[in-house]
Amino acid sequence: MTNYWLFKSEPDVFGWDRLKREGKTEWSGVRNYQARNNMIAMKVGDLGFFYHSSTKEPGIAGIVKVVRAAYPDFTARQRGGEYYDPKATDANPIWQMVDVAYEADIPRYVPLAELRADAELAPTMVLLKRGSRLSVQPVHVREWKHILALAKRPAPKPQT
DNA sequence: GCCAACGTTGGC
DNA sequence: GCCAACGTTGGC
Repeated sequence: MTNYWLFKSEPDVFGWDRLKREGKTEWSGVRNYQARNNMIAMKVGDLGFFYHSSTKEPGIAGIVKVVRAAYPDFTARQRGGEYYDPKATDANPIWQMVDVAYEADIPRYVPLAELRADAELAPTMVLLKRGSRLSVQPVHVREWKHILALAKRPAPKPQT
């Protein structure tokens, strides 16, 4: 059974276009236990939304697939590196990562504001919860399908 | 650039 | 084990 996820990335650092070009990437550098636990729960073949955060118009840019299940995040062991964690050891790597690959484009970019305005998504979606900062989060299958349906419709007229 | 919300750290 | 202080995230 396929599970659904959402991966946040800053387009200035690593955007959808780059993933598409490179085909695949290691989702390393996650240093939050809840996000790590979500990655541990992933299975090969699971799908995820690729979300652009910390940008002018945050939103969902495309679809990725998990192509390698969780394994130790080696960047935690790279002394001097940005993601170095002195507590991580070979015996206890602490942090994990998965590999994700480009899976599909969506018909159009779905901005965060549109997700927020959606009465079906607003009450339940983790992304929309107050103060939510989780960089790797679960998406309910119902939310997944709803968002795909949204993406197939033309963008709504901006509210005035 | 601001700042609310959150997670983590460390003193006690 | 509490909780204040601190650092980070990320929308606006």
